[in-house]
Amino acid sequence: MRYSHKREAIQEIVYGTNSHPTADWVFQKAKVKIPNISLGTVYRNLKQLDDAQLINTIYDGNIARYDWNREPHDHLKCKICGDLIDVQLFDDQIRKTVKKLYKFEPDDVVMTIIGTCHKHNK
Amino acid sequence: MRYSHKREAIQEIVYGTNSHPTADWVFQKAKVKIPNISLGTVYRNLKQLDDAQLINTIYDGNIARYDWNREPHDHLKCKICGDLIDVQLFDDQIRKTVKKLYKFEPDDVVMTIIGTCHKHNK
DNA sequence: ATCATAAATAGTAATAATTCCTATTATTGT
DNA sequence: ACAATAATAGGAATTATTACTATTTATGAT
Repeated sequence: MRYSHKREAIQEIVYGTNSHPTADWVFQKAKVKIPNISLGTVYRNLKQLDDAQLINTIYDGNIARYDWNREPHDHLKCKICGDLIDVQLFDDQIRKTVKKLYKFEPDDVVMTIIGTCHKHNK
Repeated sequence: MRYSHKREAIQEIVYGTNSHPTADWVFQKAKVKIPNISLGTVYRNLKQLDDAQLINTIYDGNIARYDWNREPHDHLKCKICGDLIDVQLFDDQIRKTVKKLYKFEPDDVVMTIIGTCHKHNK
């Protein structure tokens, strides 16, 4: 993967937020620094960064979001404010269970817990 | 929700498979029985059935699939054959953990384990 | 430093999944 | 049977994403 100024900028944008941004959000941010950048470039580079394991792609419903956090982790999705919160749960037991019970070789556990986050406590 | 012949057919199709079909798959099946049914009708009815808790919508990557199984359950997604397999894991501990640790009120745990299913054992 | 090669890009067209719109049709309570 | 209105077909519109192509740019070799 050859160096590119734009890919670097895109990576910096993803690394600079905890908001699990969409491609379009990244595109809007990138345009501020590089006015003539195109959305296709953003998509292509996000894919390349994902392929290179520099970022992660997560699916929130039917829309892709990007995450700099490559440690295995899960997400809490608040149904009120839409926030996606990183959490570290214990997937190890789950991996063992599916391996034993279903003869399934797990690579990756993708877990999202939908509910109400602490901001909306009555 | 008023009775409709087409909604009934759509529900029967979803209830008649374990393949977690897409809207288009349901549409193709429905056309056999009801040649003049339209894709919009399929989408509208799948949404209504979901709203009425008669089916569940699950997201496989960025595509919606529909599931008659409304018991809380998880999915194993085989990266080789693409199969989505229903499994019953133990979400209770997870629910307790996020409640206590993150003050998050969980409604629903959506978990997909990506890996290799038993069909591809060497 | 120049140059050649191929990767990266802009801009736009194309695609895929899904939703929206409107005139017509069908269900249902009276 | 009829009126009210939900459901529908068919197609247009929208949204997210990918593909295409001529041009630009990074980079390794001269």
